[in-house]
Amino acid sequence: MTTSGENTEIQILVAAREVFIAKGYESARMQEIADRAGINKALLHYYFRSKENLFDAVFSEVAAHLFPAVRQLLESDLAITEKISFFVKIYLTALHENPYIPTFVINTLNSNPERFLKYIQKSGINPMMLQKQIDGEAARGLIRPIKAEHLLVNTIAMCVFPVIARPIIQNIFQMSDAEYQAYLELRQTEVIDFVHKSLAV
Amino acid sequence: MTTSGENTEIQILVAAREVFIAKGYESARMQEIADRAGINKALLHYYFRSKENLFDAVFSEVAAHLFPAVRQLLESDLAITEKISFFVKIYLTALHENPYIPTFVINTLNSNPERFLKYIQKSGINPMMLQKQIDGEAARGLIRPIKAEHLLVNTIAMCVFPVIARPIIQNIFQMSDAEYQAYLELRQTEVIDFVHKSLAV
DNA sequence: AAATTGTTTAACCATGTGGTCAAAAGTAAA
DNA sequence: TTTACTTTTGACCACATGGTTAAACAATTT
Repeated sequence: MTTSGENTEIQILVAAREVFIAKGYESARMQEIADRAGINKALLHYYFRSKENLFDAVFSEVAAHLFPAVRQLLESDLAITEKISFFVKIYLTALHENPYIPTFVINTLNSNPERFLKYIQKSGINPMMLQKQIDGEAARGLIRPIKAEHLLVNTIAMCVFPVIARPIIQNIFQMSDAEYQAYLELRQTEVIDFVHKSLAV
Repeated sequence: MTTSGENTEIQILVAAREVFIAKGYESARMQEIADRAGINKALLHYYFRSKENLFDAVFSEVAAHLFPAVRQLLESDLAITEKISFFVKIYLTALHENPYIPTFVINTLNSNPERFLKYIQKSGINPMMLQKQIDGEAARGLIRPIKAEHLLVNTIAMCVFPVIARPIIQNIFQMSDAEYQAYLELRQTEVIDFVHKSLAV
């Protein structure tokens, strides 16, 4: 077995991830992926039989990096407020490094929900424990009572939205690129603050 | 001048809006739009010279309905907390009736930012006044100090995100369609509460 | 009624796309 | 070297798509 095989397969996956994330499934072109991988288009079909297949391979990789952090955090034994802090920091940092993923996910989610949901299933994320913890801390008067499905959604929303709506925000608030970067970094403490204050009894 | 002309033009716009919003620009097919409008495909090009043109026409309509509410609200003389309440109610109701618009906007935003931004420019939304009001109320001890670009983004994020991430949320929290509808309605008071609590001094 | 103008259609075209195939090039074992 | 196998390529195909065109149809004007 030659090593060149594994090599080109990786090259293809890297190129495919770039193109799929930047353009979405429909607008991504097999030719462009081949070009970027420095190979012939037919070779794409040799390694991954179809565009659909190639996309799935790419998506698996992305999904594999997406959920573990969330799950690990939810299962840790930190206090709710601390979980929020950690979560926001981890999430915003990850988004800062991969700003195209949310749009990519949303697109996939719309054009083919099953494709995404099967990875959620596999991730084993389960909010029951979180709700229990919230109820416990609320009973002890540490935070106000709240449903997990609101707290979690609110927190993730505030992290993700600025990334997907970047052009709008930059435009309305007249931010330069540098200012927008600063804004994103400020949001870390800002979001944490916002949630903590909202949870106070 | 016959009335049939205006009629078909409207029929085309209606059909085009449905298809574009449901599928996005790339995946939308001129043939499908023609079919849904009950006309020949060539007629699309007779009224709107190209797909690009047709899309712009559709987008103008959507954008025209999107911003006035926001602007009107920001310019009203309600207290911040009341603006928030109104805004969330208006926004969530609008989203409930047009759940496909956010994804549509995000897609457009990604593939062709200028197309969207020019409508924002025209809308004349200006957050300066909002910031002034916030500063004023904060100085009087009515709310805590906060930057408008965080308060506004946070609020919109919490409204929009549940709509675009619906499949994920429904899946993780194991909600039926009916339960999800109930969840969305609950969010109205929930989001308002969340923001108000976070703004308390 | 004839002519003019606006509306609608069926058939067609050019192009780009995902995908295929047979043959070449490279590699390892006999 | 020969053989068998894998990897890579260029040329090609079928098909869908946005767009065009010439002709038919409808309505309005003269």
